[in-house]
Amino acid sequence: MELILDERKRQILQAIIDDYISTAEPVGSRTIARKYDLGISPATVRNEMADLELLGYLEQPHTSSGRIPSVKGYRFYVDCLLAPPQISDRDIAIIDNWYHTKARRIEEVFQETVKILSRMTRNVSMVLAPQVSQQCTFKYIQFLPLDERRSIVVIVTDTGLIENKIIAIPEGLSHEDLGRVANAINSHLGGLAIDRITTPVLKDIQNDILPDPQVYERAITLLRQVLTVDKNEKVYLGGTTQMLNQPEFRDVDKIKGLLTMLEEDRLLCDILHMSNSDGVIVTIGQENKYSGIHDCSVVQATYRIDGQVVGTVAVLGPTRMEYGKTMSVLKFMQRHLGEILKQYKVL
Amino acid sequence: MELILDERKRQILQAIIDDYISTAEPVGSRTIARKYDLGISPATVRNEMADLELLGYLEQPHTSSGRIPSVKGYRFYVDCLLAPPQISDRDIAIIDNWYHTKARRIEEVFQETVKILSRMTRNVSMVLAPQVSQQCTFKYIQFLPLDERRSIVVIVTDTGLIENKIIAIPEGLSHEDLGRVANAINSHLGGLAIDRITTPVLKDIQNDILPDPQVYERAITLLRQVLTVDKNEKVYLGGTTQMLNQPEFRDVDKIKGLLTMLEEDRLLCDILHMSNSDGVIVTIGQENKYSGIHDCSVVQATYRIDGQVVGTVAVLGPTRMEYGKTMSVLKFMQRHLGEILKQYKVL
DNA sequence: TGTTAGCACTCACATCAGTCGAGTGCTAAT
DNA sequence: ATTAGCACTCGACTGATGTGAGTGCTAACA
Repeated sequence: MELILDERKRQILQAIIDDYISTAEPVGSRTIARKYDLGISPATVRNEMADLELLGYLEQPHTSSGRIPSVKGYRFYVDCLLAPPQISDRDIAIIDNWYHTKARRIEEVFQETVKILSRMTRNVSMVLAPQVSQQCTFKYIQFLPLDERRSIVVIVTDTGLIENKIIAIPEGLSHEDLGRVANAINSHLGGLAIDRITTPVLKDIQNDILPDPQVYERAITLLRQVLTVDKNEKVYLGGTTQMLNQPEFRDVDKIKGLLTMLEEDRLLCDILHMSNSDGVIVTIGQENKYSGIHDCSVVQATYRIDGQVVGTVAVLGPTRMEYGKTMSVLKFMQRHLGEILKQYKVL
Repeated sequence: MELILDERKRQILQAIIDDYISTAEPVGSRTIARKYDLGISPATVRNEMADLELLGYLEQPHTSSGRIPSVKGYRFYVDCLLAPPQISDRDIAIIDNWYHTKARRIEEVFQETVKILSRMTRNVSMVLAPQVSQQCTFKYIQFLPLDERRSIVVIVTDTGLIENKIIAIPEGLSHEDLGRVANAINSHLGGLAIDRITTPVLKDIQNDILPDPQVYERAITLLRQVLTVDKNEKVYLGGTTQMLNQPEFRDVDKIKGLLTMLEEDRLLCDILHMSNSDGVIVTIGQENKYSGIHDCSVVQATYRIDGQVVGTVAVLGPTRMEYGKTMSVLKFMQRHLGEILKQYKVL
């Protein structure tokens, strides 16, 4: 890769991409020479453009049309031309202001976050929420009586993320039995990281505490059921209507394809793979794994609670997106969300 | 209103609407005479059509184009021409099959329901879930300790619908204090219908049980906060992508308008007003309160738990929708959902 | 008197040629 | 090395034309 484009080529490339991002129209040499005063004539720009196209940074939709950036062009733009993402104080103020709607429940925080992200970036946004099975620790399990035959299992972790589920009480167990089971489990598992609760550990409890195998067996099945059910990742999605404003989605079939895709949580989770890096990751156009978003880019960043990566915030938009703005917002959000969530964790 | 259309006019009107519903194209006299063998010639049909248009049942997009039903036409179709909605055994089997994914948690039931509704009707569907404040009765409140400064309030009702919320423990209250508050509240409110928990009742507790006004004041604030916060109705929405398949939504701006509207929960709640009737209510085109859905129809039915209306199931689609099918599915669902939810209520 | 065949008429829609203009590549002059 | 000039390309727009589905009306018919 000849990343050593001379200064003028860089300037022209940047100007072209900037212009294309804001207008969504192929950019001509005249526009560049006029709008961005680089002190050169359209003809010169044309020559440079021809070079840039030859090098693969630009494309021409049809002969005698302006140029648009190629994936390689965007890549170079994002990696080399863009100033390091820096969010403005004004944006921070806006975000803070939006967050000020009361968000006591943890899901509300995520819901609010996707809303803010899409409003700021005018694109679709996603947040992968921390899974229970992540780093948080088990605090206790409790059975709340509901009636003779049913009970509510509540699992409380140190992040305050509680999971509850109505269960039918197995034949032959009383509420008191459940209480004893809970005690046994709690004394053994209290303070343990959720993902350490494995079959051998559970076996331990069986041997130690509860001699009655029948009661135990059933209780553990319940616990496991609750834990495994809650393992599926939760993705929050927002701002899908934003995308209808983008000229690249004037086509109903395109919209349909994308919306249908976004309905599949499994796919979204897969897109939002958590890297361990702290940076903002940009995946442009065909770099994406799924062909459904080959004309989209994904900008994502992981966020941490107490140094541990627990989830991802991301924005999805057309390849022609405001990378600078998006990256800066996400960079801010990764820190901000982590801080907010920390309040939900034990201090 | 001259509802006394003669038999042939009825047949023709029905044929036209049926045809328009399935093709989305203005219907011509030739089509009617050919496809639906009423034993009359196109010319006769034309005469009848002219009459029907004069009476307001049909419209003509432009001279020399086929006819399309007017709102009045649809109204007559729904009220007088349609056979009473009857779901087929095959559809019941399909629905049953779809429901068989495990749905232990109550929200999953609703989520599943909107999915099924939109798949069956190929339209957007909505379910207004029972509010806590509906007819169900308060069972108990409980404070689960989270850490020194925070606690989880859990409110359990007889429908098993529990609400939980993390709260900061007010300065000066211990977990034991909270426990006592809970006991006091429970002994007073246990078994009471949620909507009977009013300010005077809460005052009662204050006077009777808790002489310490400071502790009480704070605790009640919490309770009220939880109760009022949970008062906002919960609407489940599904199948928005379905609408992209409808030819009337080939236009991106229309889609945008509708999708934006559907994002507003408040509006949806308002659309799904709960009548007390047991029937299926159809609101056609401009009969709708909101101009955003003036070219849509809403078909809705309330569902009951133990005889009490608790929520609404609804389908939203273009005025040109399969009313018969939609109504039959909803009619089935109103009963079915009630039954499913009954399992979540005390027996 | 109700029904129907025939016919002129309407109008959306598709097609096609012509024009326009933004933009290019190339060449020659600076 | 840069730029002015020029011929060329090609998408987008415009207006004319043809087509066909459909109508309304009138006159003939059972």
